[in-house]
Amino acid sequence: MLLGEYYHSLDTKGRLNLPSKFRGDFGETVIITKSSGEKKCLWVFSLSEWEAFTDKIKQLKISYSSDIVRYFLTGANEATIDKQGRIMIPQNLRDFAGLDKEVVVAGVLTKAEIWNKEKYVAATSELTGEKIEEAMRQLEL
Amino acid sequence: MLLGEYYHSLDTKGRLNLPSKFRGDFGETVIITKSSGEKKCLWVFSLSEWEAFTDKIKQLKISYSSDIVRYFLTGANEATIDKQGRIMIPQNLRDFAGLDKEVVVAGVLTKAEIWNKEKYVAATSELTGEKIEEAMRQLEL
DNA sequence: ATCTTAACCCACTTTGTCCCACTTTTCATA
DNA sequence: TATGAAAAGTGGGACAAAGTGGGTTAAGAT
Repeated sequence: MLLGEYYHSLDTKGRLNLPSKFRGDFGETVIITKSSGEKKCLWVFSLSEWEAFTDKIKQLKISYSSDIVRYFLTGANEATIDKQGRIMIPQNLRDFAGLDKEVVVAGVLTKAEIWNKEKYVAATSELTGEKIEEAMRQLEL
Repeated sequence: MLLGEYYHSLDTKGRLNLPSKFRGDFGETVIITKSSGEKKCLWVFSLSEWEAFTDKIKQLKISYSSDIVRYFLTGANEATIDKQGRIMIPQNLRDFAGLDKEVVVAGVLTKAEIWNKEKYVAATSELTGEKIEEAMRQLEL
């Protein structure tokens, strides 16, 4: 179970240290891919979660499903974790997510997300306390 | 069942002693998360209560529900209780709740709340006797 | 052949974990 | 009610791990 947000830094070689708490969930290899949606970030899957993800995508019953499959597969990249616990993030993916030095690694249960720090802060601050409370009321919590 | 308010202190390493009366309800590990709402504090769940909480969140039927899910998941952090009964509160969560040395740990049935002491005192003193009585009348108690 | 890029290795700083110790409070028993 | 023992709350040192930076070599491209 991937949880929490971690403020890490990309070094000049494009390497990123994954949070130590994620090491158990990821094995030696992970899959990095482009996120869907407006807010562009990177998704990081363990091999088993990646399989579960691609299985789901393949079951899509819409006409442009092959485009969707292509989007995620061509954007995907296998990365091995080095002795320091880091992965290399290819240039094209760094460009996609607009990553520079300061990044946030966020755990979202089955996958991790890698964000440009400014983007992350902006995205999270959009979610006002009011909206959260509205959701909580709906849940009767 | 978590009850009562306890005035404890965060040490220089960011450790907090949980009230001994809560030890039974929490096991060896707890989940700390950001609260919802304007008054920012931290929530502490036992693992079983956390699962019940995430199950409910996933049932949300609002457009920005995935943002809400992400808010609570990325705001969450697993913490193990050390031999002295303390947990480490990560820097980002301490910042969120504005915690410094003096904190209040409050029991709220299924979860505990961790407050900056000044904030806690201010929040509780806002709640006048009149407001409480109005609520009681509504409940027909 | 040369230049760029990725993999590997080593080193440093900061942070977290573990352990022990001290003080205060609580509680049972004399 | 006095008193000793146990538990609760707090502090800090030592060590291990996490996070970061950089140099060197091997592989691939131009």
